[in-house]
Amino acid sequence: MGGPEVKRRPGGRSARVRAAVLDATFALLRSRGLEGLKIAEVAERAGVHETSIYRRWGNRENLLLDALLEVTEGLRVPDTGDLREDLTAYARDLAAFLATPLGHALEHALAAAGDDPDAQRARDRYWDTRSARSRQIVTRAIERGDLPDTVDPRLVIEMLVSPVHFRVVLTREPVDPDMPARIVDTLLGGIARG
Amino acid sequence: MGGPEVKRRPGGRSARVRAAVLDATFALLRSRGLEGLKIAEVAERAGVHETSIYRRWGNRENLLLDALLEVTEGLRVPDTGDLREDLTAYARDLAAFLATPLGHALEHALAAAGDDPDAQRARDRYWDTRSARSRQIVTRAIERGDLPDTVDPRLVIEMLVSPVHFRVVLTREPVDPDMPARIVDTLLGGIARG
DNA sequence: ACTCTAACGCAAGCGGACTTGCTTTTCGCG
DNA sequence: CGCGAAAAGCAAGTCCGCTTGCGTTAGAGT
Repeated sequence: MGGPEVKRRPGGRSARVRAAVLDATFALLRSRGLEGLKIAEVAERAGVHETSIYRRWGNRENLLLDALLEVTEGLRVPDTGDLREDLTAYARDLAAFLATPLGHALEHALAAAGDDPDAQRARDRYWDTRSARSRQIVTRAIERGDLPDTVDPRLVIEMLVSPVHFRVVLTREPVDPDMPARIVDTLLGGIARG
Repeated sequence: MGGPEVKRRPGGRSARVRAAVLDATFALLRSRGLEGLKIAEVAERAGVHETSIYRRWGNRENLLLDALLEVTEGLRVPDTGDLREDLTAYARDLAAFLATPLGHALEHALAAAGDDPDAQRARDRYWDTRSARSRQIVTRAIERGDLPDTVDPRLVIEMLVSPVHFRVVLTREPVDPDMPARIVDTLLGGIARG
């Protein structure tokens, strides 16, 4: 994303521009909010021409996505050795982030993004760097023998994480603080018995 | 939504206009797709002035939402008396609908919609008419004694439904045909034991 | 049948996302 | 060092969502 893979070919003030634009995007995202952010302002604040932004990112959505995803990169995955604890912590962190204005913005941008290659790349990046690593929580539990190896790590994580996303993007209710724990319990114990 | 509650006050070609616009929106949604749909075209095809649309629906998103939600209204909730069967059928139907262009459009519009009263109303309508009824599947199971009354119907339904939405709006992968059944099994049996 | 007003028709225009054609700058590489 | 190409600067313009300030019309209530 963000233009052709940090092309270091001829003419390379690329990096400088990219950083400046992304910084400006963040700053304006904070002050103006998602809807109030105009790429003309971003360009001015970044000391860059509007056209440069469009040529690199293609459209507003992709820029937003690129900027927002940068936040996600540094997410740490809990690893205490206890499945319930790890899952709960992870879901709680996610819920907390999504409750943030930036979190809302990310969800919004992600859902609104189109189907062009750049957007798809952004989605993959999001999923890969955030949720795929979270899958390790389940994988490790299986390796420890805490979980039967018949469970599908991906399905488990999706069932854990998606209800939180669901409330944020769909019903748009505040996420109940103990929701993560309840989801984990339901997931672990099942509902068929007591 | 869709203007002030079907106001039947003085001057009431309201209904006619509303129907015409919604019809036109559908038609163009099918031919042009979500992105290609321009409200100017809708107005022309509906034999209505653009301003009329904006005054009634406020913006493009709300119109889309209103039109799309109409499709959802007629959803039937399975009631065979068997929980697993009902849940699976429901999830399968949902997945099938979301795989549709119209389904994609709905998700898109729903996620992209703002926070104004109209949009919130649309979200509520969506959730109320579609998912709240689906909660009855769980409620009935509890009443039959098939499920302990300690389970939270809403949470169960969300855990069932949201992974499907999740893939559609977030990772945007095709939904595996047997995914619903696997979700239901996981939900019923839990993952902690075999 | 008359009135009164919300809803529609219409023209004009604004803002901001995106495009295009062209020039100028930067910097990797020979 | 200097050449060649990708990237940035710049100007002008298009398109479409959305707004505004009117005048016009339909139809519910009396």
